[in-house]
Amino acid sequence: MATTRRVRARRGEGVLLREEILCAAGDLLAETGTEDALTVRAVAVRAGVTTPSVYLHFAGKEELVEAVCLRAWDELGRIFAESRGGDPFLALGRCGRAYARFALDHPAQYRVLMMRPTAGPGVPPAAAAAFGHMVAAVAACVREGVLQGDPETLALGLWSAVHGCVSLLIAQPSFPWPEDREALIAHIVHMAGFGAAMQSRLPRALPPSARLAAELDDFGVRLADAGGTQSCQTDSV
Amino acid sequence: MATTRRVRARRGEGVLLREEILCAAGDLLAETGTEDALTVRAVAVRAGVTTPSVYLHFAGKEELVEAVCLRAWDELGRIFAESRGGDPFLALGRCGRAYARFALDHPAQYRVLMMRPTAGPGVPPAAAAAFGHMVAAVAACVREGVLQGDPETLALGLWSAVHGCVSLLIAQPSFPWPEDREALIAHIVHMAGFGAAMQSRLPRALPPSARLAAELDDFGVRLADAGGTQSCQTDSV
DNA sequence: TGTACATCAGTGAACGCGCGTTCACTGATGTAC
DNA sequence: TGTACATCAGTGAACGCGCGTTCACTGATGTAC
Repeated sequence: MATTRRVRARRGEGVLLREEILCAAGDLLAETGTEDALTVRAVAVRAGVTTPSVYLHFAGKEELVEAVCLRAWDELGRIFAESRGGDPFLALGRCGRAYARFALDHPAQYRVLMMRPTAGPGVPPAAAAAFGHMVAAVAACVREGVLQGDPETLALGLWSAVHGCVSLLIAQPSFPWPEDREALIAHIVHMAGFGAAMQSRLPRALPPSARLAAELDDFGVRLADAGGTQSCQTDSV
Repeated sequence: MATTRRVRARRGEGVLLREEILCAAGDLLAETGTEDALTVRAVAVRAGVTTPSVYLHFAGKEELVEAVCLRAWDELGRIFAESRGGDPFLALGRCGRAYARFALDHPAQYRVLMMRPTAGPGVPPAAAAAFGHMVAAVAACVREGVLQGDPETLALGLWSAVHGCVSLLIAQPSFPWPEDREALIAHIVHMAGFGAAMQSRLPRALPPSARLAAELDDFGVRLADAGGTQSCQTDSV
């Protein structure tokens, strides 16, 4: 609520305001929790500056919003990059959980980023970079053999699952969600990871369900026997 | 674009306009493809009536939007109800695909329904009913043994996966989506269904990935052998 | 059967609001001479 | 060293727009007597 007036930048340092405006926009989103609060006027006030000053650094509101998105994409890209390393399937799981944490920690930013109707036809470079990290993490799993298929399509599927969960949590908080969000996210990531691993290996036709259930149970037991000794840090997929 | 003036309803039949206004709202969403087009004025024009007439049937804009949502929830509930019957795991797959089809056929309605920031704390009854159908379909799978765990949590997971995919398709059309949407949806539904079936059967710790991959391959082969003769209509999960 | 009247289904015009955006201006500050 | 000047970093006031909403009104129509 910094309604205090900003001290004018020194000559030659006018660009500083651009950064401060972007910070103000981020703060506004974080505090109000809604993208409706992101008006040119409100951002200006928040930055301690008058409305026209925003136009010194952004051609219009759309450009401001896109700059806000670009920051969020960069942050996501960084999160993906940091999640890599070690066993690729575990890394994929870390990636998904870190993504979900970002979304739930910054719900309004996430809304602006992912739920706003997109304008142009092209993918912004920062978004493409973030997605690239995701595809790379999937491709590592494909190389290891744990996943099979086109990395891009697989990545989109995994992304969909985690995005679906967090976007529903954000937009429909009144749904009967289980209390432990962390566990729910882990559940979804687990589901998506194993679903992706399984689907290309299964025959097209699968029921009757009772028989399939028996097969799955048998498989679970076998895997538990086989994997009983291979502890792997504290991480699950 | 029915800018033609509506003929006044006969005495005692004023309620008819309510229905026509809701239809007009639906048409507007379908034609413009964006919720921004859903203004009281535009809806009135579309219904062939002046703006204040809307207030004869709705206390305000919010009430109008909620009525629009209620219709969509009813439609979704109907879709879920129609997808049931037969093998429960197959039914679950039909359910997911039908849901996705609805969302992609009515993107703007879907936006309003699922991506709008919700106002009140409670779940609208029509939404609860729709979700109830979903939970029932999952519960049938749990009874059959093919899924394990809490039906509500499982249903939320499956819903998340499909919602994530369609909402990304709607909001981020510029992502590198594969051309065949139908196949993509099938892929996601497949992934979610098998992920849900697997996760409760697997030990917590799973990598190294290469070994897990070998186990999964082996399982796929065994299931293919076992299931080779049990054809099941044209449906996949 | 005729007529006054209450009621119903809407209309026309206007309200205030917040928004994005523009325009002419201001005052500090570095720089050329 | 002093000073005129160009430039930079903003300001103050206003513009037009579309929105949700309100208010007093109108004209058709069923009904009571």
